[in-house]
Amino acid sequence: MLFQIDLHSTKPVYQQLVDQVKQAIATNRLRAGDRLPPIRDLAAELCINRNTIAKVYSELEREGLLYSRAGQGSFVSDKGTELSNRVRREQLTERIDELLTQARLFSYTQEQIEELIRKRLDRYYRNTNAPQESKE
Amino acid sequence: MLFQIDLHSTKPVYQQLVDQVKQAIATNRLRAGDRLPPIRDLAAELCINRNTIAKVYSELEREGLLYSRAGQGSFVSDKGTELSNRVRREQLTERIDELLTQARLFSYTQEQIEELIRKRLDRYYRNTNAPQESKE
DNA sequence: CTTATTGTCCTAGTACTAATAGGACAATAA
DNA sequence: TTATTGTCCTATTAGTACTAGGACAATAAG
Repeated sequence: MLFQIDLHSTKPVYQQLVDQVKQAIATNRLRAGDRLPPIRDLAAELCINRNTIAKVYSELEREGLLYSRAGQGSFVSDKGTELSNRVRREQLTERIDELLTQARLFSYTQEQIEELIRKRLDRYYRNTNAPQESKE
Repeated sequence: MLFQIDLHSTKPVYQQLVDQVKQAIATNRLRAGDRLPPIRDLAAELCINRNTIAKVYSELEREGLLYSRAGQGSFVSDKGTELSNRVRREQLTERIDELLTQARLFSYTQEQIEELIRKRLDRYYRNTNAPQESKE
């Protein structure tokens, strides 16, 4: 299946899985109506407790990305994929503005912050899809 | 004093304070040789346990931003302000990297995130330069 | 209807971290 | 000496992450 966890990470297992499902939806590997693995199956596959998977699905349901039905399973909601473009852009815009605010607080000139951003961009996209495991 | 905490935050109290001291150093509100409040005094002022403050100072000492002497107090190290440029840059770099990670999670291409950043930069600095229509 | 599947709810327990609480101590300053 | 200060120590509380498994209702398949 698509999911894997790192038991040594400081990030909680359920959070790792929530992020992975979100990423799968963001990259269209999971689409509206797609069914996710049954809680017990995925738990067995990842060798973790079924309650941890239940927490993952219920968190995603709380955020509106999934819906779950007893006896049927858990599915990617229409909402999840429809709303995503606008929400994504808003979230990124907010992050950028916070960054620029802090740069100004630090008396960075426009040229300085542009230079730093350019540097990180170059570094980030040097190897296209390599997993950047920077810090933990 | 300069510090305040939010007991309802998910971020631990000691982490909030570590961040605030770093911010104060980065913005030169705290400079080399400046003395920080005694552990017991600051704890009383913030109504938290003195061990929590001790943890804050020892963490900052571990990072080289402070030095502590029994009977004297805790002080911003020379290194601390020498490093302030570096600290600022590190904080900005961290923000940029988080931004790029999220953009990638959202399946933004390098060109898309560059475009969004450029837009916010122009808006933020009311750019009077003639924008190069390189890749839009 | 019967049976298996599935998500949900529930209690109980373990492990870890954040934080509290306060005693004891050594270095320092007055 | 006496008070201040950071440090070290143990004990305790509270919350979160996770495990473990029982019980249940909705659903689907026979």
